[in-house]
Amino acid sequence: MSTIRVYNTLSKTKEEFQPVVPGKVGIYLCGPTVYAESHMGHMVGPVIFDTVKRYLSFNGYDVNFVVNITDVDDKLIKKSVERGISMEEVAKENIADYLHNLSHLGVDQISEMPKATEHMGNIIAFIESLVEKGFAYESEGDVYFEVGKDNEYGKLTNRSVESSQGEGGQMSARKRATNDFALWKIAKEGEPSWKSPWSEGRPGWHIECSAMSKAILGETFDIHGGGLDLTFPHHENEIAQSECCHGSPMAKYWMHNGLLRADNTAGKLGGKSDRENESETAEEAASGKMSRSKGAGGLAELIERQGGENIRFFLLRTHYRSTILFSEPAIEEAATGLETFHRLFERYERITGESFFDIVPNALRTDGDIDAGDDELLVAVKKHRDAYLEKMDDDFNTGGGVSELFELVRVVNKSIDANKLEENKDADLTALKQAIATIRELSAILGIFTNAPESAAGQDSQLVDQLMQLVIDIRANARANKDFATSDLIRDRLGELSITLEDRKGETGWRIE
RNA sequence: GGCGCCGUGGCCAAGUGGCUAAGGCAGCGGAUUGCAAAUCCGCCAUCGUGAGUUCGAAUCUCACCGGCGCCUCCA
Repeated sequence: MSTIRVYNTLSKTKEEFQPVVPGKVGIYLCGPTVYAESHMGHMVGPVIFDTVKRYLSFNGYDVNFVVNITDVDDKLIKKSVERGISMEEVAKENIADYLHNLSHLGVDQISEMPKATEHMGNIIAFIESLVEKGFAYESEGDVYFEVGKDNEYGKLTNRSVESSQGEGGQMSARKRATNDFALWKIAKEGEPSWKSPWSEGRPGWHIECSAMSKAILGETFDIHGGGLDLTFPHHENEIAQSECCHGSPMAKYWMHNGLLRADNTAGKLGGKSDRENESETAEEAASGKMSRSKGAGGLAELIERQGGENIRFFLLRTHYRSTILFSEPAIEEAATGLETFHRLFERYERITGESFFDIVPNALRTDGDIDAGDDELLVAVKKHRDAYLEKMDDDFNTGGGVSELFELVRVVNKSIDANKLEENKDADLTALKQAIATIRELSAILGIFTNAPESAAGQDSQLVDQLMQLVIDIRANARANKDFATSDLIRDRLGELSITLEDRKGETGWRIE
């Protein structure tokens, strides 16, 4: 098994990946608080860790990938009051939206999505244990974690107990110190609540992750992920709760993805800076409606417009720890590059009669080893496959991997040209097939090209096919008669309809841009 | 104020001590084509600035300039 290296926020270095239990990996990713529609920023973590899981699975690990849903929280309550519907209704709607968006971005590796409201027993038991051990105290129905009792507090984000201010100086009289944080909050009149030893109330924000990760992945699991903005206070507090409770590390590796920034605007998507814009309400800013007011539309519409695969590729083109400047022109640019792949896949199908999308990707790294011999194409394919894997081994460098994928396309096209595979019907296609299978294998790790694209002609595709054949036949006739004025007119007019013709040996192909 | 990140060709973006600084988009030249499209070949950067460490730095150190994040809910 090759060595995978992971950047650990805890140590601020890349470390060799060694799971707690050999062969098995537990990943916990902080998911959304579902008080509003998801925005682009909510998709980054899932896409990245979905890819991480794919790669670890490819390397032979059995991966359990958990993404939690926070479905009880102040903002959900506020929203339910505003809309006059229950908190569950609010959550249900936004979970549906979230799942819809994830599936369109090809995120299908999540093993389990626990909800806070479904783990109330575990949450309460966790808090009880912290109170018993003296790390938490009850105060007028609330329960707080006492930060001063944890002498390791601050180790993730490198800050001292003194410097962690807590709730912006607005210290509740119920707390002993400003940086103590709530594990349990007593309910006000009419708020949703659960019975507990302290009060009818609800959990604080951080505790659900400690309780649920323990319940599903155990006291110490392998990878804890989330956006960079969650390091403090959320992850710092999770560590405090879990490690004080268990006396052992919560997670071996803490991985944080970089944040998205909306292009030409201050601040990140849905973030503080946007909310400071007075032309938008706070809820709009936080929900992704923010971007709608800037003319970009909601996330579901954005995905519809740009294509989930294009967006996924756009995100994976850059290293996961980098900040990404997000804009539609940038996605479109990435999508242009992706077309090169689709053209090769079509070319492959014309030559072999087989669809790229019917190839079953290798499940394991060892399955795809190439015995290149002295085959020029396979030697090149092997070289770029090795380079791809080497880059992915190094902290999941998907951007570097993408470049090798482009190289593979180049060497395959070159080989097809050189060996005239499109003209020569008796050519040996063994190497070509293996090369394409390698592209299938490596792109599947990134979760792209998983399904054949829908026909650009949509539902009328059969009729369009027939009409196009008609036009192409007429044009072929004109060309045969050297009537290039007519043939060029046809091509130009089709061009105006965004249809491009490609004259190949003996036939003419077309596609809709 | 505290903690931290970033600055690579026109744009996006890998690389973080040593072969000719990946790849994509755009552009230019060539092969191919009736002309195109597609494909292939070639061209296009010395790595924010300055100093230092080193046989050797885009990669390490320091200073400066510029951009950004967290410290309050946030993927």
